Amino acid sequence: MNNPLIADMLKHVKLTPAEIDLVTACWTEKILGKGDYLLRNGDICRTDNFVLAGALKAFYINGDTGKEEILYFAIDLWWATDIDSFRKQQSSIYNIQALVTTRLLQINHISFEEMLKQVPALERYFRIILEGYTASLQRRIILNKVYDAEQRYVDFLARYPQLAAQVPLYLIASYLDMSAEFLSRIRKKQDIS
Amino acid sequence: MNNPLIADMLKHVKLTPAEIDLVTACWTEKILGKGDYLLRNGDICRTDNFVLAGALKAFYINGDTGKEEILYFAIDLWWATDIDSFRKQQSSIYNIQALVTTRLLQINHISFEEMLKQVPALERYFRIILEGYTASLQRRIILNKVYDAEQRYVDFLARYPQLAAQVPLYLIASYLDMSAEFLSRIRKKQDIS
DNA sequence: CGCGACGTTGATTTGCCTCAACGATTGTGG
DNA sequence: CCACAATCGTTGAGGCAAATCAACGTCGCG
Repeated sequence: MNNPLIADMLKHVKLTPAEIDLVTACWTEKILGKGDYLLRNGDICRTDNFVLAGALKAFYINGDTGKEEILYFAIDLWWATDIDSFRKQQSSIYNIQALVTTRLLQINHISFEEMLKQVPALERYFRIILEGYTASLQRRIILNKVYDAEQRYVDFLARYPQLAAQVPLYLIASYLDMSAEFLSRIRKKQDIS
Repeated sequence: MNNPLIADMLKHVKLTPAEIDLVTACWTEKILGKGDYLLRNGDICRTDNFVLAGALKAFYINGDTGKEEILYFAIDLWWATDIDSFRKQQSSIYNIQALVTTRLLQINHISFEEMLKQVPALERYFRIILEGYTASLQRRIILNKVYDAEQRYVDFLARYPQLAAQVPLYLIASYLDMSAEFLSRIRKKQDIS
């Protein structure tokens, strides 16, 4: 077993060898070059995507300023899908783009539904994944209320050191709801102490 | 069939009459008076809660200022549970309190797991519910980046008119990440135009 | 080498907060 | 049934965290 997605599923649900084969066959590998788009706003998110290796950014384009607002990053062993667009097969308001060369596993919407029908245990798997993600989104909303810019940055460094290491600062700033300039000043201040 | 929870489940999954009976039996009704707590921070969220009628607020207490920061509201036919505390049966950082007299359906954690084992279709139901909630949390994060305070309030009024009608303004202000005073000024300004 | 992507720095501005005080309602106990 | 206290919303004055704008280094890469 060298499929990281199956490994992740097995952390949360039991699958028979036959089910593992069936699930494995549903997914296909794809490689994105740096700068390639996985999803553009206005398009339908046609696949559910699991990152094997690399880094992606999901962002919203601010209609007034034209600037990117980072919704999330996705690196190894995490998901990068516009859930709402994928589930309804409606056009998306987000963009997903590769920050570096990135390997993915993909499944299209029809296969996804069929896979869930064949292997109902995966309903449980995705429920559990979503529970964890929901909790992290709620925490992010609260931290944005309670913490100031510096505290958010410190918390980010502690919580996501791998992300901090491979994502440019101006994108981290956007994720953390502050300007790149202000993040720079925070970092300068911390140098001294 | 006069159980709103079962009705909601049937919108998303099929259940046999036997399953409906089984599920129905798992939940018990509870009534909270105005001001009663469903959950206090530090306690474990022992039940999953579905609101039949009434209104609740979920909030975080800011350690520095001592003020409540609204995480969400829950009114008729919506959920009010600290997902993270419930799933791990660990202590919660949030509080949930009744704004008015509120009727709930509740299920404890052991029964919840047992119910899912007996009726696997509910794994799908909760997955679908969480997908929708995840999408709304992501949208909330993006709107907080892109919209200014007035735009957030206008959007809130359009999106949740029922909430706007029954929740005091100072709590709406907290939910929308602005001070009660500033929301008051926004409303005054809108009177004129 | 030259260009684009990224980070930094300074000067200035601003959206929103904080604090404090004051109506307007509501409900509640004497 | 009224007095009085909460609770909620509003208003004014002053202040600050962070944004914006502009300019300038610096590094990696075609």
